[in-house]
Amino acid sequence: MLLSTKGDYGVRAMIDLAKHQGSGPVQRADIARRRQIPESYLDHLLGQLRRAGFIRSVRGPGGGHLLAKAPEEICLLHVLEALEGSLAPLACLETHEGEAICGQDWVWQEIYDTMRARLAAVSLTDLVEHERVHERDTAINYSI
Amino acid sequence: MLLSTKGDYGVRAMIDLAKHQGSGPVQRADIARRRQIPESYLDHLLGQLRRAGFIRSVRGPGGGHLLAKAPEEICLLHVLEALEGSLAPLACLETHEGEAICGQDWVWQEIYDTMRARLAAVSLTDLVEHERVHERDTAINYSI
DNA sequence: ACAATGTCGAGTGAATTACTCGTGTATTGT
DNA sequence: ACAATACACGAGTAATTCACTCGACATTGT
Repeated sequence: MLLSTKGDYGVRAMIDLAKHQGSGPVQRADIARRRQIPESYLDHLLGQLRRAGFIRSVRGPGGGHLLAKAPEEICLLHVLEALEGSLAPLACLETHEGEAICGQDWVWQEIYDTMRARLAAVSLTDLVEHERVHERDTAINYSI
Repeated sequence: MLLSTKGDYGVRAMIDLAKHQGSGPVQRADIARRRQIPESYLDHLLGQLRRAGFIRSVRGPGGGHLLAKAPEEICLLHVLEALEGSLAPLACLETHEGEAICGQDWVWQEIYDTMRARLAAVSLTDLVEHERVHERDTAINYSI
């Protein structure tokens, strides 16, 4: 598995923040409940996201977390790399050790480049919009 | 990391077998030495590859391992999936659990499809040919 | 003051990874 | 028959990573 729960949960949290943008700080407990993330684990992920500059946090009553930039300026690639470290599918693409003997590195380098380009082209806005469409579709299906 | 050493070593071994095709069985110790794989570990990988139908093995003196099919009929996708199990980059693409709440599954499904198509288009013949070209280039550089 | 909230680091149980080792089995040459 | 050569297979294991939990502390609104 390329992505661990960090990348999954972290992006869920970012989508939640993007969706509630403009309504003041969003609390950790609310994100955790809505997105089904263990709250004490989410704590760490929010820390990583803040240190990476994607969110800012407000302490005290009425505090919570906010996007630090516009959602259309935050792409999936950067969020995932902040959470997961490198997304390289094969060790020798990162370390450049054993490249000479690997034999399949050139294929994976190509796939890796394509993947990163695609992830860079998806913004938080796209993710929120996609979720909205999906919710609408599901609602229609239930109402038949 | 999407690929573990299993996928790396296993493909190295398959390339070695493809390169020595037609010269009789290739021994485990020779593959291990040439491709820098711990021999006792390679043992397990050859077992997996044989049970998956990619190679056949001959016991006794002069024994070893052989490709069970023509190298152009063996693609990287099938070899890797035999060694690694699923190559799904995200858990919910495999289990279809938590898909509704994941939010980024659609992007990864697209990337996954693209990736599998590319891996399916690369045969052992391609890998061997690529290695031959790389060796030639390196040799030229050294001879300057 | 005090309650609500975020911040941070230590710790932990379970799973996975990347192996090794020992024993067993098949085949060949003599 | 027998010794040598190879593959076959399962048990075991040390190290690492994963997915968290917990407790102590900092900050802020009322």
